[in-house]
This record gives sequence, structure tokens and C-alpha cells, in this order.
Amino acid sequence: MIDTAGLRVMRAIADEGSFTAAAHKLGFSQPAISQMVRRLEERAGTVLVERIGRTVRLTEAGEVLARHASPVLAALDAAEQEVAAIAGLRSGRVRLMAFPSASATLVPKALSHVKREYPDVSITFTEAEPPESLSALRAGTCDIAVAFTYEGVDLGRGEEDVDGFEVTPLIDDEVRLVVPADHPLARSKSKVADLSTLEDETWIAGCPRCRGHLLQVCREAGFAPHVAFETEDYVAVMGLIAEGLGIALVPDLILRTVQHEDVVALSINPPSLRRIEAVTTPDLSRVPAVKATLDALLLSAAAQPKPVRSRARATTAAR
Amino acid sequence: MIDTAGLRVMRAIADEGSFTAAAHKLGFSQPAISQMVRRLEERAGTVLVERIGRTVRLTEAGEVLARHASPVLAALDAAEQEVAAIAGLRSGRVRLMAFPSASATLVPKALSHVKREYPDVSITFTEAEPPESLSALRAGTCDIAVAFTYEGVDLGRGEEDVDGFEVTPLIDDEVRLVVPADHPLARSKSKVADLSTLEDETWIAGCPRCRGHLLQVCREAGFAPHVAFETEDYVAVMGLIAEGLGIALVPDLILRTVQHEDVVALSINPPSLRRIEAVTTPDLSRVPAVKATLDALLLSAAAQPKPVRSRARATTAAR
DNA sequence: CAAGAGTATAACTGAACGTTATGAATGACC
DNA sequence: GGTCATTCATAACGTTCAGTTATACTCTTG
Repeated sequence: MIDTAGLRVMRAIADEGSFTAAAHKLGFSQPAISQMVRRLEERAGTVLVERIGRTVRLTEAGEVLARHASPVLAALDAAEQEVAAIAGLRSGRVRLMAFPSASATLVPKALSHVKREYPDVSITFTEAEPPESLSALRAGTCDIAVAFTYEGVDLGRGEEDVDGFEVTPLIDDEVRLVVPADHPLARSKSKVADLSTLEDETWIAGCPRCRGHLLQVCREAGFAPHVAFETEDYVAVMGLIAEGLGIALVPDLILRTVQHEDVVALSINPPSLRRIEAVTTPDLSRVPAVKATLDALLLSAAAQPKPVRSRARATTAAR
Repeated sequence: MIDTAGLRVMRAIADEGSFTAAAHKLGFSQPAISQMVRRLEERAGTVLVERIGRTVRLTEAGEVLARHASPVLAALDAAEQEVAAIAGLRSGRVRLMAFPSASATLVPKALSHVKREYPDVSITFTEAEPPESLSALRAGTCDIAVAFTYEGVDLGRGEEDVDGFEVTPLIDDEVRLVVPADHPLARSKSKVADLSTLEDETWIAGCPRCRGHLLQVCREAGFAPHVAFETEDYVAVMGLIAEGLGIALVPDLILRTVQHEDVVALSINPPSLRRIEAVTTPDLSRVPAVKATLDALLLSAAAQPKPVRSRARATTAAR
């Protein structure tokens, strides 16, 4: 029945004391106010303004509207301000989830960049493995999931389906073979290990998904690896390797943070990549704070030694 | 930027969880909601609703709007209710001013009638002589002035100008001559006194305006009256007359409340009327509570012995 | 895989709301 | 007291906005 325009008009008339002045204040022409008041009166079912000679005065009902106008308009303005703050990156919240080894450098760098550029945007960060972070994204409790997929490896589970999501590749992380320093391969000139020659080795597997990758890579090389140890802790993996208890496939990004004197890393043949990517929804990627964080992640990824591939490849048709 | 419709839509989406359900709740079609949200998002500059598969979920900015919606809409609704109450006579205020002798029966009867019909309409009543009540009407501190004019008497003062006002005649009050019971006229058969025969009498004058009326009536009869007393208190006037200290012109309405054993009232020739009328502004007369009070005054006037003339004669052209 | 449910888009329609131009009435100022 | 400026009301008109229906597309579900 009554909308914000009506309130604004009534308040302006109350403040200014005439239709003409109210019109100027609101940037309208005088007849616009005249008609507006007439419409309001029709809707209200009673006179709102007393036209006394060439001046006007509010009636009791008119006073009621004018009196309510300010608080209502103020509350509305507050809401607009909040939204504008979010739109203008002077506010906003981003809930980021990333797998543990991304937390080491990629994510902190991005977070600090956002914090520096937009100090009022608050980012909450939770460590989570990709299946978990993706379902959080689906459930609406997360805005950006930093996940990884092993190129060419289909784990075949719906939980990791990124269909409908927007995927931004960040880093193509080379998967390397780590062997003890006294391993024969450690002395190879080429620093490249042929996977097919590793059938008789004892293997150490990482997280479940990494284990899946190991199995698939080996299957493609023609054998099933003998996995003696499983641990998600890469520090432990290194220790095990150093002690000669096995060898492992370890993404390069991890090797840069978890190092060990007595091990050697080699490239593998055929090469294998772990793709690190930021996953969000098409809608969320247009939320300013989320977009800013995505950009920061890209920037942070570009600062990594390894090259970054193409940008923002949406998996669904553009709207 | 954002109006009540937008708030209503955002709240409905938040409550119902889908565009379709929100549309039903608001009585719109589904595309209407879809477009409304798109418009809102354009204005807000950010995404408000996350379309995730075939369900929707509010973004942070969307939540902000939905959260603000209820208080704002509630305040607005309260304002509408207040106005509707005034329009529906379940509320409202009427500031009535009447000259003292109208307060005796005419006004109380009308007030009690309004009170009975519309118990939530509050009427404030102030005694005031016509010049005063009319200027209050002009100043906006009064809604209805019950005034009187002596027919054919122009007091020639701007203060009593009813130009631009709406005048509702209530009672045509006959002006009578009051003489002591032992006055020769008191024994006249016709009970009609010819003014032109009263040149040698001693007169008692009432209020300033009544005095003006007396002077004019006598001038038209061909003489200037000898006024020995002036008092606004008609009880005193009666006392003076009873004591044989003078005679006076007294409106019939007053004679009905202020009586005295030792006086006699006669009609005069030529006859003179005091017209009692309700004065308000054209706008105020359309305010429900004011209109109801005017009607009650008319009703109350009709209950008086004297006949009431035509109704609601506006002195300005109709708008 | 088909059906059901939900949203997006297109095309259309009508009304609402603004504008300019003009009229009528009031009040102020010579 | 007449004239002039000011103020509100009305008329006519055009544009924009917001709704409708119809239809396409996507996702979930049995």
C-alpha cells in the first residue's frame, strides 16, 4: 500500500512545508509531488495534507506517515549501506577451505594479500580435504574450496564431482618420485625415473586420494605397486624414505616445504600432474569478496615457481 | 535504490526457500520473482541469491536484506495501521472549539454521540469566541469551530472572514427581546415587540459581537440605543433585567438554559436571527473523524426545537 | 531414462510515474 | 486596491518499469 517513495515525499513535505520545496529537495517537479500526494491519499482513504491557501499543512494521518518515515527510511538505508559495503569490498566474509599442503604457502600468501587490499573483508579459513570442502561448498558452508585433482585420474566418486561449479586452475603441480639418497636412481644422470622400472619397489602411500593416484599410475605402467605404508603425514613419508623403507610419489609443492637431507626427488616418466584449483559456484564467484579472494589466490599461485595455466575455465555454459 | 517490494521478495525467498514458493506466498508468478531478484542484484551491485541446482540460497548480501526486511516492513505496517485506523474511525483526534452558549447542549450532545459511535475517536473541546476559534482554525490548532453570525450584520473585521472555509449551518437562532415581567410590553397580547418603539429604553449589551448586533439592529430601526450595562454573563443579564435596570436582546438558545422568573421574552419586529454554524476547512471536512463530528453536530442541531436549514454550503468553488 | 520440479528468458501488456505546459487562487507589495 | 509573484492543481503525453503467459533449460529423483 505505501512504499518508500511515499514516505520520502511525506517527510519532505513535513520538513520543507510546501510541495514546491519538497519537490526541489527530492529532485522532482512540483506536479510530481502533487500527484504523489493525491495517490497516497487515495490509497490511505483519507486526507493527508491540508491545502490551506497557498500553503500546506499535514493532517493527523499525514503526520503519522511523516513521523514514521525517518525511522523506516533510516533502517532501510542501513540495510543498503551494508549491502553496498559488501559490494564495495568494505565488508564481506569469505569462507575458504583448503587441503593441508595448500595451507603452507599458497593460501597464507593469498590471505595476506586480501587483508592488505581490503582490510574489512574477513576471511575464515578451514583445512579440509577436497571431498569434504566440496561438499561444504555444496552445503553452502563454504565459499571457495582449494582442491586438487590428479590429472587423468578418475576417482569415480560423486563427492568430487565439480559439475556446476566454477573451477579456477591455480597451479599444475608436478608429481615427483622420492627415493633415499643411497638409492640407485638417486645417482641417475637424467634425474628422470621410468615408472615401469619400479615394479619391485616398496611403496609408501599418502592420503587416500594420493593412494588412488599411485595405484592408477602404476596400473598404467603395467604393474600393481606393493604398498607397505600409508600415512597422510608427509614428514613421516620422508622419514620412512630416508630410512630406506620405501619410495613414494610426492607432489612438488609438498617437497618445497617438507624437506629431508637423505632423500632425492626425481621426475617421473610418464609425467603426472596434480592440478591445484580453486572451486566455487558461478554465483559466488561474482560476489566481490569471493572474487577478490580468487584473484589473490591466482596471484599467489603465479608467484610460485611452476607456471600457471589458463584462467577461469567454467564447467557450465555461461549464463 | 531498494524499496519495500524488494524487501518483501527477499524475505519471502528466505522464508520459503525457493522462488516458486515465494511467488505463491506473495501472489505473484514465478518469473516475476526471478526478474525482481535480477533487478535487485543489478542495483545492489552484487549477487543476492545463489542458484544452486534447482534450489536457491541467499548470499551474505541477500541475508542482510532478508534480515532487515522484517523490522522495516513491520514499522511500515504499523504506520499503515495507524493511518487505516484514522481512516476507519478507530482512531483520530478532533479539536473542537465552540462559543460558550453552544457548549450548553448542542456540543455535549454531539460529543456524546461521537463517543458512542466511535469510542476510539478522541475529541478535545475548548471554549472560544468565534474570532478566536476561527483564527485557531486558520493556524491549524483547531479542526472545527462552532461559531455564530448575526444575519445581515457585517462586523467588517477580517478575523471573522470565513472565506475558503466550509460552513455548515446548524441552527437558526431567533433573537428575542427580554424585558422585566412588570414591563408594559410583557402584557402585550401579540408577544411581538416593535423595535422602533424601544428608542427610549435602557439597554444591556452582551459580548462585543452581540453589542455590535444590537447597535446595528437599532440603527436600522432608526435610533441609537442607550446601553447602560455590558456583560458577557447572561445570568447577570437576566438579573439586571429582572431588577428593571434595562432590557436586552438575547438569542433564544440562551433563553433555554438561562432562565429567570421575573422576566418575559418576546419576538421582535423586524425579526433577527443568529445563525449558529460549524466551520472547518474543505480538506478537514473529508477527514473521517472530523466528518463524523460534523454529522453529529448536525444531528444534535436537528434535535433542537428550531428547524435547521440546508446542509454544507461551501463558500468556495468545489475543487 | 523419464518425469517432475524449479529457474531463466522472451515477448507482450498495462499501468504507474515522471515530465512540460497551463490554469486558478492566494498573498504580498507597492 | 491593483498587480505580480508564488503555489498548488490539472491536462496531456511519453517512457519506463513490473507484471503476465509461454517456453526452454537444468537438475533431481524414482
